[in-house]
Amino acid sequence: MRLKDETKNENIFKATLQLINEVGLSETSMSKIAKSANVSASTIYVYFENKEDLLNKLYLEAKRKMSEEMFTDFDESLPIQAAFEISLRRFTHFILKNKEYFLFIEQFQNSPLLKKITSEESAEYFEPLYRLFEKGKEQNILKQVDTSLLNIFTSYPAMQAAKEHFLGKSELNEDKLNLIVQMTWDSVKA
Amino acid sequence: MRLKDETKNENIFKATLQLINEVGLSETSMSKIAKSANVSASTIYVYFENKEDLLNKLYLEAKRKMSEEMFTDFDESLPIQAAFEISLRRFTHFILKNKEYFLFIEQFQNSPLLKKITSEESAEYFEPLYRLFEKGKEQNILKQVDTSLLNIFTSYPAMQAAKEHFLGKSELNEDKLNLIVQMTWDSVKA
Amino acid sequence: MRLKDETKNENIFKATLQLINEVGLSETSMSKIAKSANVSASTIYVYFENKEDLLNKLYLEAKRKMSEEMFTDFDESLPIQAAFEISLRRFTHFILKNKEYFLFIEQFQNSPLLKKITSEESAEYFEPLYRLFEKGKEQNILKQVDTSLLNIFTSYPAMQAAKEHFLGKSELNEDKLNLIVQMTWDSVKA
Amino acid sequence: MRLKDETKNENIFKATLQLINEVGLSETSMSKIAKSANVSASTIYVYFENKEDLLNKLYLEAKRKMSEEMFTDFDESLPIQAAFEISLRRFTHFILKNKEYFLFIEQFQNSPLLKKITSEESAEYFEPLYRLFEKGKEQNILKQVDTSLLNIFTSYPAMQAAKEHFLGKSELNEDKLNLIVQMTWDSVKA
DNA sequence: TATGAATGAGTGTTCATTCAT
DNA sequence: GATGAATGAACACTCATTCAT
Repeated sequence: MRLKDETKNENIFKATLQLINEVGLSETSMSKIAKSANVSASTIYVYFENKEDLLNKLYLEAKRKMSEEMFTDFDESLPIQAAFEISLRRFTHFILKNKEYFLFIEQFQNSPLLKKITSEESAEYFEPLYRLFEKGKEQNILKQVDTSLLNIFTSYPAMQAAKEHFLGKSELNEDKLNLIVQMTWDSVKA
Repeated sequence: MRLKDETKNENIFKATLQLINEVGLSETSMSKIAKSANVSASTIYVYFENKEDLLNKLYLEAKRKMSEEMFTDFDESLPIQAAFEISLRRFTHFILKNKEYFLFIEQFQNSPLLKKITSEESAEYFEPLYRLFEKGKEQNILKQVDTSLLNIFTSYPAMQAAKEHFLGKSELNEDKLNLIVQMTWDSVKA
Repeated sequence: MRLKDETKNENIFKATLQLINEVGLSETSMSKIAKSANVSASTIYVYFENKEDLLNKLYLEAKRKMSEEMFTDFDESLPIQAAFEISLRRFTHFILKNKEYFLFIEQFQNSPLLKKITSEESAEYFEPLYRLFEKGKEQNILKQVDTSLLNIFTSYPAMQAAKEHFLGKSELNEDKLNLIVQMTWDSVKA
Repeated sequence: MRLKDETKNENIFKATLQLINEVGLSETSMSKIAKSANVSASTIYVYFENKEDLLNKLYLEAKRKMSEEMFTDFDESLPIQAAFEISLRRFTHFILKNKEYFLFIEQFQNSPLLKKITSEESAEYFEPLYRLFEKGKEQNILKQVDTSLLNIFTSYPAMQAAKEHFLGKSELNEDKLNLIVQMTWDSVKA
């Protein structure tokens, strides 16, 4: 038998990411992916069950990568505010350095393609952040509100700022990131 | 020649909104819109140049409606914080009462269909809010940061909370809205 | 609007019949039908919901045509044997004169495409024959067996002889038809 | 070289039969057969030239099996009517006990896949029956008609009754078989 | 104005088969 | 002998849009 080309899987992922960034998720067809990855369309079906499977696996890979970047060597014993700031900065840096992954995650999460199984599987990647929120509330350092609300205020403004950065509307440099970190902290601190 | 039928235009809009909410933007085809609006597909082309034109016009209409709801009888002479709170509450209430408009706007903004021309045209609808931000900064009541940043912190957490509300994840009731208003204010106030 | 081309529907039917006879039902694709009917494949979907709908309608049309040929001016007051013979002769003549319809019906009935709704709808076309069987049993002229069994012995030998005729194995001329009528009558008569 | 694995060949046959019965001939693909037989799709090509070859060989095997069941210990010296009845009963019992073989033969014979070479090769399996017909005509016990006609009236009604039995339309029990034997005999006897 | 008819280009997916090991 | 990898061709069907009336 022929040896499995380990890079082919990766090439398909890369082609998919690139296309989704260029033309959008809904315009990204299997045949376009195939052409861009220099394989036959039917070859994709050797590596993935179908389009949904391909996107789900790419989504989990993106989430895994992001979580890895955010929480590798993450010191959970740090004071709440310091840990919070580090997380938010790492999160934002990941987005800025991984535009393609981020914009894919964004589009995929906002599409009806996201099935619940996937969303539950991917949630666990961010456990450290949720634990941080809980600890912060226990110590009365964070506001006594739903963790989901803390998460919203922590993640979405930075994400939106990054999106506007990518669209060329308004640069997200380190100065601006400092402001975002400050404003975010103000919103969640007790 | 006969006058264009104003109600037909409206029916097409309504059908489009409904479909986008039910099956998603990318699954909303001209023929589905036509069937749902009880007109022939070709009739849509009497009222709109093409699909893009239809969606753009619907987007502007949605933005106009939202701005109208937010700023009708809006007293610009109120103190900054009061004006800010009123705006944010009205904004959130609009979203909650106009699920279809909101989810359409969301999907459309996240799609590559949104052309820049449209996005500039639609910005002016929110002039009163931008003026409020400027005034707040002048009076040193709001943080000295980009207006776009103030806008991000003001709009996106509430929008995200509404989305999770619509998805059934976490109810957005008046108590929660109070928390959001508080957290948002904390993030933007000087 | 453009006028509906009444012949187009008929052309699609004809192309379908021809293809099914030439290459078989399972090899008859929508694109082959389209090419053979000199229309675009998508045009077929203007006239029929989908492939199943096209085949079902063609099947009903074939059944209707056969029933028309068999029972037009059919004198139900004739003696059983005479009526029986006329029916069987007409049935066989229909098959011989309508090879394409017959071979399509055969293939369709033996395929999993035949849905029950269709089969019930089409059964009523042969009511006169079933009534004849019932009357024959009442008068003790036919054997006291299930009507379905009478139908099997009446229809299938003639059908099989026609199939072998079409395959060039053994000609079905009037002499042979006389023999078939005799043998069939012997099998069902009391 | 290694010997071809006889059980693998058999497994492929079994899987093919099963699939054809479950999903139909036209839905039975090489990859489905492979999966069902627990071999790789390419392994099938070690044992058979291509799909057509596989089906042809399975067809001959089915015919051989049927003939074996019908004519083993068949006493050609019996009186015509007794021999005829025994043959017909064995034939019907074979069908009822070998649903999978029978339905495969049926589907294959009605498909354009059946090539003439195959059909001639398979005819010889039924020589004993043809000899019986010839003898019956010589003794003026059977009608003086084509042997092919005698064969049609002998085989097809029973086959059709079995098909309706398998479809759940009308049970083929011993009582019914007795009726079929009687009716068939009436049709062929002089 | 309104619309049914028509279509080329595209969709995701499966197919039988061959290749390289 | 056995098989995973690979593929061009085909499948049924939908799309946005134009045409003729």
